[in-house]
Amino acid sequence: MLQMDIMQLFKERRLRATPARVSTLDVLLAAGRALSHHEVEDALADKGERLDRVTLYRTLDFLVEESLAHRLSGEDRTWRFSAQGSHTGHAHPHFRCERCGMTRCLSDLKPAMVVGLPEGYVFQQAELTIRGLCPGCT
Amino acid sequence: MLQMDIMQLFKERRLRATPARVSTLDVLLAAGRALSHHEVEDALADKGERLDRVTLYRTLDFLVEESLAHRLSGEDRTWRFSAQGSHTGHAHPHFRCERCGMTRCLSDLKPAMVVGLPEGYVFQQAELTIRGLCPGCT
DNA sequence: TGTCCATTTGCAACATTGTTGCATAAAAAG
DNA sequence: CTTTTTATGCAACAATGTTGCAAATGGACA
Repeated sequence: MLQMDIMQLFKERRLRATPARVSTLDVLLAAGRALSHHEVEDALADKGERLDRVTLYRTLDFLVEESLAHRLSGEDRTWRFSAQGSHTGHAHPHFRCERCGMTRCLSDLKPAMVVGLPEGYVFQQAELTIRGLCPGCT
Repeated sequence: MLQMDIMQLFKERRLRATPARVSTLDVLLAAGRALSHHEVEDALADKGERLDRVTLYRTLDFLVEESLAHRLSGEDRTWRFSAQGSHTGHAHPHFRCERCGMTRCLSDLKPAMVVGLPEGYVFQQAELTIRGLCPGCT
C-alpha cells in the first residue's frame, strides 16, 4: 500500500495523518509479519524517519486503538504489532519460529478446534500459537 | 503435598533442598494455578518467608530447569509459573480469565486440532490459550 | 494563505520486570 | 566439625513500557 493511500485511509476515518502514523503503518504493512517495538524503530530509521521511543509507543497504541493494527504478546515478554488481517477483526492463529524468533500471522489457516471447558467457565476467545521452524531456518 | 514430601522429592533427585526452594515449590503446588513472580513473592511473605527478589527469580528458574514447574508467558508480558502437570511433560492448553487475569492449566482438556502449515514451515509445538471468564467472574 | 486550537510530539523522569557480578552464607558429604 | 560446592543477598544494571508537561504541528475555517 502506498503512503498516499495510507494518508487517504486516515482522512476517511477523520484521524490525523501525521508522518509518524503514516510511516509506522507503512512499516507494519510492508513487513507482512508481527514486529516488535524495536523492529519498527529500526525499520523507521532505515527510512530516515526517527521517532522518539515514547512517540512510537503511543503511535502503536493509537493504531491498535483504531483497529488498524493488532497487538500480540510474544514469548519474550514484548508486544508484537501487526497490520495484517486487522480489517477482518477475527482472531487468527500465529506462527513463531523457535530459531529466529520471527512471528507470522497465519490469516488463512483455519484450525478445526473442539474444546470443552470445565463447569462454570465461559468461552470468549481462543489464541493459538504454533511454534516450529520457518522456511529460512530449516 | 507436605513440605516434608517436597524435601524428599529434592533429595531423591540429588538437588539441594533449601528453604527457598521448598517453600516456593510448596506455594506453586498449593496455588493450583499459574502464578506471577509477584504473586509467589506475596504468598511466600504470607508464610513468613521473605526471599530476595533475585533469589526468587533464580529459584523459579531452577524449578523450571528441573522440570518441577513450567513457565508460560502471560498477556501482561510477565512470566507465570505453575507446578501443575509438570510431571507429565506434555504441553496442555491454558485458560485465562479476561476479568480477573487468573490463569489456569487445563491439564485434562484435550483439544482436537487439525492444522496445516504453509509450505516450508516445520511444526514443533502448539500453544493454545483460551480466554473467557472464570467461575468467580461470571 | 494565515490564524487558531485541539492534538501530537519530544524530552525527562519514573515504573516494572528481569539479569549479572561478586562476596558471604549455607547445604551436604566425609 | 571441617571442607567443598552451591545458593543467597546486595548492588548495580538492562530492557521494556508509562506519565507529565511544555513546545510543535495538523487541519479547519476565515
